[in-house]
Amino acid sequence: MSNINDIAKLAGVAKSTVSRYLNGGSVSEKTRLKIDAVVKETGYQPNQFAQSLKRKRTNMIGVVIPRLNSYASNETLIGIESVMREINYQILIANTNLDTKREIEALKTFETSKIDGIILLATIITPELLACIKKIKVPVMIVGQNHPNLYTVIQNDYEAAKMLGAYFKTHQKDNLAYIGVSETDEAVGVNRKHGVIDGYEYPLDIYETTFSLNDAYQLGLKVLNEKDYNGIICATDNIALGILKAAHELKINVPKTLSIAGFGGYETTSIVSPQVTTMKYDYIATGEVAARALLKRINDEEIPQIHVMPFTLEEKESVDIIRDAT
Amino acid sequence: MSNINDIAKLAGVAKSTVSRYLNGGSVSEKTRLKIDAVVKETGYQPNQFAQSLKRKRTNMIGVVIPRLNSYASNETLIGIESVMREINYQILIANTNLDTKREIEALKTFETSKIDGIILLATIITPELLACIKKIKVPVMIVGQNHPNLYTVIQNDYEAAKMLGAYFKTHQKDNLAYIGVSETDEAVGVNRKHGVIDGYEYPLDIYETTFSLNDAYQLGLKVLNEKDYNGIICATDNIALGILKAAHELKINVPKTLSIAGFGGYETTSIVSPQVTTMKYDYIATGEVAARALLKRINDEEIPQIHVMPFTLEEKESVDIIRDAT
DNA sequence: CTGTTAGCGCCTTCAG
DNA sequence: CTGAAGGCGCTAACAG
Repeated sequence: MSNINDIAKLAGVAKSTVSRYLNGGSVSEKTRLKIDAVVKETGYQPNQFAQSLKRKRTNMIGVVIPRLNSYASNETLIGIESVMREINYQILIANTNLDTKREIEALKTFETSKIDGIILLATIITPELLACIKKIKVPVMIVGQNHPNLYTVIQNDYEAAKMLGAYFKTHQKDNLAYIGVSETDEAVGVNRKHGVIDGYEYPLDIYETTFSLNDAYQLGLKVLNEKDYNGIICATDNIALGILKAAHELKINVPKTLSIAGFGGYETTSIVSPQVTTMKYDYIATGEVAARALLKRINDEEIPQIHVMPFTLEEKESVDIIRDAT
Repeated sequence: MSNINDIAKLAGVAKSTVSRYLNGGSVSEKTRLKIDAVVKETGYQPNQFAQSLKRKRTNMIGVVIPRLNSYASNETLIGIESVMREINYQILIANTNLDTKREIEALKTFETSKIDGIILLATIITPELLACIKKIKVPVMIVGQNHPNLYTVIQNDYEAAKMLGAYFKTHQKDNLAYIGVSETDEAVGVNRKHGVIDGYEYPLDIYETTFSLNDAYQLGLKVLNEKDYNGIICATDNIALGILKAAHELKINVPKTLSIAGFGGYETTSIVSPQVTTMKYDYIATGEVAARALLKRINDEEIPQIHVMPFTLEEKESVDIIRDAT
């Protein structure tokens, strides 16, 4: 664990010269080579904390994640990581386990860690969260939810949903149900529902459940027993899987008698079946976009307040891709 | 962004007194209250980098992960996170994307970040990796692979596999195949295979594939076309899913005519079907154990060199749990 | 191009 | 119990 002084002495120069050598300042060829040799010999690495202390820049960002075992979160994280790796940024992670309090805690902890920026994979933007984000001096990017006062990267939920609604209409599904989630979730609960309604245009039945596959399954058993739908659009792939499971149990032929669709493009959906149509979001790209936007904000560059990501429709007929689930 | 000096001045004391206040040194009731007030007012938070610079301790650990979108990795990470959160440790993450070079890079980066310890979710322990681990001064815990010269937390692969082999024998599967992976992977490639062989005791056919669901699927189509097995044990749940998919395609009744088993306890397995028997590992607990062990090593406490995690057999008949896949 | 000199914000002796 | 002084390892003026 040698420090800059050791190197300076061994190379017979002043430590400021070593510092310049390290940071691309002007150093003569001779001394450069001398220092080169010493650095290689000792395997010297500058102490990041001393650096950060001076520079007021840590080359670290924090990512706060609602659930570590979520497909969307994972993919987003992969995108973030790939961008950050290129420029030698480190990533700190905080898992909130869907707990709003922990979300705020995490933000504060990150602030005291003096990281350069934060990416928050959002679920619900509570007033407290908003206040906290405003209060801390660190730039924050929000992923997955929109808000007028924040910088965000979001999925085009409304348009995607509208397209899906229109798709079901085109395919003569004249008896449609939509299974959504609570409106406290702006993106998933509100935008997707309204999109489907507007795209489908005809009246349709609307149910509400949670993000849990099991809850969706229970609801599916009940609903499918009572009514003969020929199409069900679900707010998430996870819900779609629950409904699919219920349909199987009730010996309903999917997709022949009943078409099921979801949102997300989860791997599971395509493994389980080519039976579920899905609005596929590119979460990796989402992460990349968020990361690059954050970097710009860290460098005080202007960025648009909202980034809207594109989507693709993965029809049930065309799905025969198999991807890994490990 | 006030510093210790500001606080000291505002409270009318010396900064060393504030330091003591922060670190639980002896401070009189009077001055304690004074400082308390100022700290609350200013929202002062000590600068972690200045602290780390002095203390030679960063309260951060690094986790290097082969794949961010892997069930096992995610769960392990959750376990690690939960332990570290309790004691206010921060987690740095490096994703290697299964690239051995990046694994070593990550280790070095972590070292220069002066983190307190590293948890490495291992795939293959190459000589270079081993050399690197030995070289860096930071304590490293290896998860998932064993090695005589390292501190490890591993699954009981051999015994689990042996039990699974015995289980198939007991259930009169007299025509068994084992589909494994390359022996370069000690845990999955070697131990599971030998366990199955030893547990089953009778001769059985052995095939090799990769971790890819698609590869397993292709192999499944070929193998199941050629031979009539009534049992197939797969080295991972992912492979089992590929085989299951092939079996479905060939209209083979699972589990009636063909029993399929895997390892891991992936969520997908239980969603897809109650058809696949699986040796379930508790990855969250694994992460917790690794985290606690690392903390002990950071504090120079003695720990056993190997931690072996328990496993449970999840039989196809008893599986009716539904878990979430989001 | 190079060396000297101050800090960055904190902790830690050491006197008092 | 408290304050003064020195230093952790590095960077950034400033002279030379």
